[in-house]
Amino acid sequence: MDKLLFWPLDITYTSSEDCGEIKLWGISGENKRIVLVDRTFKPYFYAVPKNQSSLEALFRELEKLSRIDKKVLSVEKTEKYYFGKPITVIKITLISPLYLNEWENKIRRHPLVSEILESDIRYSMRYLIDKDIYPCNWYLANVEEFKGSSNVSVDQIFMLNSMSLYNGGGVTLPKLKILAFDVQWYSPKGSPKPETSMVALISIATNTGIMKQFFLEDMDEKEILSSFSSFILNFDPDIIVGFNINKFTWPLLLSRAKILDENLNISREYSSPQTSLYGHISIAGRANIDLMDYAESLYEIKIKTLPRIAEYLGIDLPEGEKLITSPLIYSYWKNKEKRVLLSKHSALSAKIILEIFKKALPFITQLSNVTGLPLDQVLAAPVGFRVEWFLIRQAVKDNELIPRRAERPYYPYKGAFVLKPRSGLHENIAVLDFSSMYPNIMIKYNISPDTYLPSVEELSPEEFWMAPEVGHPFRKHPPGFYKRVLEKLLSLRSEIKKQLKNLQPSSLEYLLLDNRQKAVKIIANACYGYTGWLGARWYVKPCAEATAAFGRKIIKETISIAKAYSLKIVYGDTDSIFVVNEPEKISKFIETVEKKLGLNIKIDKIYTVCLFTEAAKRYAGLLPDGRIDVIGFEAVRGDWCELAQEVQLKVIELVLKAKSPLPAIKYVNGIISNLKRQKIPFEKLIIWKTISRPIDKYEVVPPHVAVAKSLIDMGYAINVGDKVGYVVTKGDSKKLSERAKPYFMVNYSDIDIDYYISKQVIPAALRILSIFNVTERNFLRKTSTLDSWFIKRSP
DNA sequence: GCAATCCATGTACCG
DNA sequence: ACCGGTACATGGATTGCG
Repeated sequence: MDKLLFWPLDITYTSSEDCGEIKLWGISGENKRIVLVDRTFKPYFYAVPKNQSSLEALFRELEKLSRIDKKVLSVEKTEKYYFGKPITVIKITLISPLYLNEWENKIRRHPLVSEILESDIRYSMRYLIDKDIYPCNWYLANVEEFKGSSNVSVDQIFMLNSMSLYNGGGVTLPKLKILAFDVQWYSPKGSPKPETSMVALISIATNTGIMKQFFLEDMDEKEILSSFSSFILNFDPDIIVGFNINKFTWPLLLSRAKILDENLNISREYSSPQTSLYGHISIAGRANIDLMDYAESLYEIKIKTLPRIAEYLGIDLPEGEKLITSPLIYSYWKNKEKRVLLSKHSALSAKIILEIFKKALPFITQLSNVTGLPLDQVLAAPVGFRVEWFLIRQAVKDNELIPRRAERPYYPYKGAFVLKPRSGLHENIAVLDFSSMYPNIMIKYNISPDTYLPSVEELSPEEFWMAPEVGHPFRKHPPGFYKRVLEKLLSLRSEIKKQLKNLQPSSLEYLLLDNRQKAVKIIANACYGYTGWLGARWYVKPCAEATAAFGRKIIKETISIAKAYSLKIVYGDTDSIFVVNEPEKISKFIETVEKKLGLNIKIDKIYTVCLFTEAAKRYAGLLPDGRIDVIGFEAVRGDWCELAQEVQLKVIELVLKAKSPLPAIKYVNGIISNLKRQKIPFEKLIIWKTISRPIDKYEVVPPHVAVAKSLIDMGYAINVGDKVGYVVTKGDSKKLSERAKPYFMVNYSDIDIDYYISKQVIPAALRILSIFNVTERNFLRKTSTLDSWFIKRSP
């Protein structure tokens, strides 16, 4: 038997009649690509008896039933907890995953069975969980060399006996082989479609410095695909990364390959990419990662394009090189000159994808490791599922049964408390907030599905906490499931933060741990939302309702305490309070709050100047270091044109610094005059809005939907979640919807400048300046006939 | 009869 | 496919005035 270091990258399984076969794909301590095979793991599920008195009868029946069926390995009684209550259930273990469905169906409707549990945990995840294996960690594996042949593309195959966490190397990553790729299509009309479009070009960039292009000019389409496949098999990447590949490139490429009778057998088992969980595409033995899923987490980037993401992450494009963002790119192949642009664009895209991925890798590996979700799934999985997999791991460690997902009706409940702001300019404002308010409320009041008491008749008031307003009681002892999970998450985070203090900020270990800390924070902060999510396995509405109710009580009491110290309160939202900065009062206030409420509150930041309008959730502030925070206003909303955002940002800056509206008014008038003279770049006039549902599900036709419809008519695919960019043109119609046009089909001369003056620039500026009683009359009026006469004659 | 106001719809933000 | 609270644009329906 050998021992070796192993870093799990991917897990797959196959089933045969007598066993399931797990393949753990990964990298060895000697940087070899290896696969560890385990055929000894048996799938199982639990049958919950209707009541504990029917347990024996059910057990005998199932045992009898199983004795005549070789597919069942064992039927046994086992002690578990279900929502915190001890329960004896029957564990049915099968010899292969092939028979799970059959056996579940066989006994699901048995009169003595109340429900079947954990048959909905996939065999591969079951394996990782039961063996306590987390992806992206080093393990010490006890293995035996596999003797025999197997059609897999790895350096070595082993049979796995056991493995345990290896703590010797600190937090490190293996040397991964990464392949970034970009595909360009030729589509004469609209978006590419598998039947009528062609693969014009595939570009590849690897982290070993290889650049490669397969171009329709040099070979036919079939050859492009086969060259691409061969390249992948030869280079043998651990990670394949692209941009928008899960929903676009891979499905299109696979359909096109089928039409051309070509295969894309690029996995480490020589199989084709497969649609898998959470809409991601899986490639056996490798991690296929879509940077679009990563970009979802970068909420500051409103329009998720490669150049914007690159810019945000501080990745410089080579001098003079640019990425094309126009949808007309699909027709470029037809034009000889544009072909050159297309080729350059594609090569650059592949390089940029690789660079973005290198920056994202520490976070992705840590999120994968913290949640336990495989590297290729973790970004594709919605936040609720990431939280849930963390919970599932904890449940299994605690011997808790995993509930099933259920269909439930939606009833809203009351959420957080928001204080009306004092409008106007304020100087020297301290922003105080509770650290991790909701997680700490859940910990303090032991709010959890298993501590919730539907009835408290037999208990004395000392034995439970009672949520205010909503009246939901929760047992004080023992610690509930959420409390255990959240304490673990919070202590994990503070431990990591402690470690970070002793590390060089420039070191790789610091980078990894810092990203680990961020991953833990994301999970902890999503736990409250998870409790109120209808899709949650551990959904118990009173938990969410009670947590929000405690939150309201706490922030209201905090406001009272602030008043008692005669602090001037400017604003507050959920877990924060904005007060005039009087340090002595504030330190006493903090002391009292922490003593009375038992939660930590701290000064988060100081604004030397800040401004509020009448509206909640919108403010701007100047920080001592000169940076400016803008919260909620149009300037940070992706559905206003860039010009309006830019104007508002500048207005905010001028107002905060001059504490007067005058320079801002002058500035805005300058912009309006530039706009009239057509001096504003066209791109700054595009308005982007998201298509949030299938087009035929809209009850009215807002501008962006009208534009989406016309794009669809032109052959463009518009999917839910896509952003549509339009500009407003002059026209006879009063309706905006009829004057909004796809941005790439409009000439500057057709732009309705008045719309941009009166519906974009002026409202964005006035939102801020109205606190000084500035009105529309303080700005230049709209264009007159004279203006347009002038424009026609100016060069 | 017409302007002012109300209201439903839709999007994107805050914490 | 984490929650509720909130602001605001748009455009058609309703109201209020006389």
